[in-house]
Amino acid sequence: MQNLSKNQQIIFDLIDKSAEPLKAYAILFNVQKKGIKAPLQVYRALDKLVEIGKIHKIESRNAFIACQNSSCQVSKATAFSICEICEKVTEISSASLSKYLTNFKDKDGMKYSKYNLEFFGLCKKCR
Amino acid sequence: MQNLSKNQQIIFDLIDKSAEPLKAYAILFNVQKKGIKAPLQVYRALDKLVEIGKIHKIESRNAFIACQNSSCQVSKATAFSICEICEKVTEISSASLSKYLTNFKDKDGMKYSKYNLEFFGLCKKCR
DNA sequence: TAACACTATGTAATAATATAACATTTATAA
DNA sequence: TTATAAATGTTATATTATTACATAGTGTTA
Ligand SMILES: [Zn+2]
Ligand SMILES: [Zn+2]
Ligand SMILES: [Zn+2]
Ligand SMILES: [Zn+2]
Repeated sequence: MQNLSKNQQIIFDLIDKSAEPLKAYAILFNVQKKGIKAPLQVYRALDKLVEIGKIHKIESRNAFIACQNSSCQVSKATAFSICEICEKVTEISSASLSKYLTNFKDKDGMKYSKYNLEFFGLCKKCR
Repeated sequence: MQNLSKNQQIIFDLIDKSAEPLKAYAILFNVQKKGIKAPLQVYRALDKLVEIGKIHKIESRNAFIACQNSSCQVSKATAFSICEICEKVTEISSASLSKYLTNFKDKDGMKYSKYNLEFFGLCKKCR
């Protein structure tokens, strides 16, 4: 497990300590005081962090969240629950779910190398 | 099952006859000859078509595809396979998969009202 | 019919998200 | 050292999506 570069570390730290998923331009705004001035610097760090599984992208929200599993070396099998009211996002770590999806074969018998699953509903607090 | 409005029908027809998912501005370009001139007209029709399950949004691609199930009255339980080379997208209709996911409960016993699953890999042709 | 609610449309402006292109620097390793 | 890959800096631009406001159609019912 390689070390993060300067920009990667700054951006990871911000996402990691955030209670909710962060959007790229919210990140940019927050790290400008640390010398990261342009969108591309943010997107490059995000790309790398996603690639190595330290963060995941919530596709339906265009937002990024730190991995809550400490086991995602790569972002290749991800599942989240998303509250449609408060937008709280939780990474689901269910062995049976990941087993089911990793082994899933379509009707042609094809298996996939990667998946992303997003569940939507109301969180405990919002029901 | 209500009829589609004029703009909705134009845009649905285009997506439905397309071999691949279409992006909003590609749709806009294609329907300008039919009098739909502004992004908002496209997005409004897309929103409605998604709502009634005639099309689905492929979140990881920001693109729209016609429902291939003829059974999705609403876009609330969707699964797709996406080829990472040719970008071919297929809607998966597996009874066991949808049963598994619809009934999935997280560790708090919570069930969700909606999900979207995207599998990634290589299609037959690209392997 | 008239009044109402609801859905859809038209248009302009702008916001939000993401990438291209190019130059330079830093880290890693043969 | 020399080469290679990874990361950075900067400007400009492309792509995706929404706000705001005005207007028109559709169906219901008083
Ligand atoms: Zn994770
Ligand atoms: Zn909530
Ligand atoms: Zn469908
Ligand atoms: Zn393919």
